[in-house]
Amino acid sequence: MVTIYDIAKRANVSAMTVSRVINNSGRISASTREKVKRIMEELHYVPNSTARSLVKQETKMLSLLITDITNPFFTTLARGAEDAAMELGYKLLFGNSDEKLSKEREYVDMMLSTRVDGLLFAPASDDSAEHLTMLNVHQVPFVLVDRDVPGVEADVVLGENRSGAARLTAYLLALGHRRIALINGFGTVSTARERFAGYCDALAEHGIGYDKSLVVEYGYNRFDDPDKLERVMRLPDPPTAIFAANNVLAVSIIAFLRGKGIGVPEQMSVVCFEDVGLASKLDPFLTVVMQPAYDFGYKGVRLLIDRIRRKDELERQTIRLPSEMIIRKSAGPPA
Amino acid sequence: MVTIYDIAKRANVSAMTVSRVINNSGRISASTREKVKRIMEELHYVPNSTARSLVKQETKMLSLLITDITNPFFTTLARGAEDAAMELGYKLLFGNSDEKLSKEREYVDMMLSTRVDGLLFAPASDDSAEHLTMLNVHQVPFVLVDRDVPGVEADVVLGENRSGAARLTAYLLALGHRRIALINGFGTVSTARERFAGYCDALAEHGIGYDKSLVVEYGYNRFDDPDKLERVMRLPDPPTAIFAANNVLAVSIIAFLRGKGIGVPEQMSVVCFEDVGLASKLDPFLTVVMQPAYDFGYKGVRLLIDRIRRKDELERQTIRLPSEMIIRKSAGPPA
DNA sequence: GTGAAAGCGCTAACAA
DNA sequence: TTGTTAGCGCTTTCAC
Repeated sequence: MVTIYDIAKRANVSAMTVSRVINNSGRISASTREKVKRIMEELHYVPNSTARSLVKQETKMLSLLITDITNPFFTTLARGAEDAAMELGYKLLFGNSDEKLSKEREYVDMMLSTRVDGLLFAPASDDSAEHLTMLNVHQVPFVLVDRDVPGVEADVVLGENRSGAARLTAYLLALGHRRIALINGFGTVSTARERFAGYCDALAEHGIGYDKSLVVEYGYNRFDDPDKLERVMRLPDPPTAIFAANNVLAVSIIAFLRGKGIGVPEQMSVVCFEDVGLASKLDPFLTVVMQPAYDFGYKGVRLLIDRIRRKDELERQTIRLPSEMIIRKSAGPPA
Repeated sequence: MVTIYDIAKRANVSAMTVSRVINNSGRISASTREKVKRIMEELHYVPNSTARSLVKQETKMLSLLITDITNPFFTTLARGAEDAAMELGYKLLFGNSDEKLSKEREYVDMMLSTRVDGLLFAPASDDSAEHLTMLNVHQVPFVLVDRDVPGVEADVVLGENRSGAARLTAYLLALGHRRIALINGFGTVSTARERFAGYCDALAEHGIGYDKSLVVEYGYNRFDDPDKLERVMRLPDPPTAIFAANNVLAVSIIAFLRGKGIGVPEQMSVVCFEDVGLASKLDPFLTVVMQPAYDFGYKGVRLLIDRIRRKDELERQTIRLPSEMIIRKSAGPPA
């Protein structure tokens, strides 16, 4: 590997002079600058950021920790994060927790050791608090994205979960549904709680009591036990509509219904929170509340970098990103 | 930040002893090991990989460069790459070139400077050769994935593009189609060339000459000029079927056809190379050739790490991953 | 089983 | 405008 010293020797100057040329800092005579630059090119010199990081105590790396890299929401979020990071001269180290605390923990340790300058963090659940505490102990700035964690003081970028869920539910109610199942994420995830609250809001608005037997919980990334849903469907007074708390669950549920020969929306209406990427372009079928996924990432990283630069002088921020309801064809009047 | 020296001082040992405990190397008495470990925990010590990288001349970081992070194929590939990397103790630095050479170049420079130990690289086009040469100059190992680059000697993990495209085309021919449009990627991308060759193979097999006017090219990630397709549709002897060279194009094409009121498959049959992620689960509609995306990433990273470890002693490898044809509903007999 | 010294490639701080 | 010195946090090498 070519080092600063190789350049320095060839150019007959000190290492500092070369360093100054590389960083455009300090006053350098045009002639030495030219000479050094020429030699740098000749030797294909590439600065060693490892060494620079060590002395500058910053890596210009950020970490993006998401819970499901195959979910189009997070993928688009990542795209936004990438753009913001690149614009501001940062690299992005990815991590994908699969909604698992243990994998999340591994990633946090990794990032700590890598000395990333900050993290954009979509926590797996409230129990992520433990990992976030670790970050605080080490004074590594982070911004929570998509999900909040009670008891953790931090900048957050969130969606309008409660009102969005209420709109979706109200829409089903307006169509005439009275028995609406909620297939939710786990109650230990803030978005699931908020979506549940919105669901209840809308029901209450219509004077309908909340029926516990209509609500079941799954991991956001896998519909692993169809029996839970099956039991809801076999209730004496079964649902005529399903509100899926996220896109992955919605898709699995529809596949499941299809497998049982249940037509959507003819025999069962389905709506969901978050759009489904390519699928909605291929076939605009699912009625959804769509979130500005790109902005989650873009604004999250901007906020993170702001935090890194201004440390404590910056007041704690909460950004709420608006969502949009898109009415398509997966919900109709009750059968 | 807590350093090895802080631990050493508190434990009344040398920095080397601490280092040895951390790395489980050398002989250490049980008692010192215990003492050092205890203090490490107390102080929440986390090794500084930046410093370690500097001396060891390795970062335990790999880079994954893909061309479209919102494409489910690459997303699933990334998932595989992540698993393989994590299993073998490496971190993954992501880059997304958007099929753009300039962005790719920026990433290559970044990765060079970051001193990643190797790259899994999905090149934007044949012109990526220039960037790959850069990697060779700096002796950074890389593995090409999904796409080959002529003139570049490297390990590669590729799909069965030619035979897969031939199968898809043969399927349309068997349905009775004789005028089949190919909406391809740019000819500067190896997969586009191979898929084109497969398309021609199948036509030739049926004694049908290749008609240049039925073939148009787009970037794999965007259907940016519908007029090009429109012109094909308005041919005196128009196509009755469309073969889309990738998933993103297929989805856009179908949306476009729908916009024109053209029913698929009633008025126009459509097939495509690569599956469409969630979309195919939501609605098993598109007839496709599906590639084992996860394996592309998983095997690519394994191969890369093999290459890193064994450098020149390892012979150059080419892995061809099988694809599978999935017949669904988007293609039928000619209208 | 443990330690001292040197150095990885770079830059901050101070000199000249 | 340029150079010298020291040190970032760790591991390699050699010594005991």
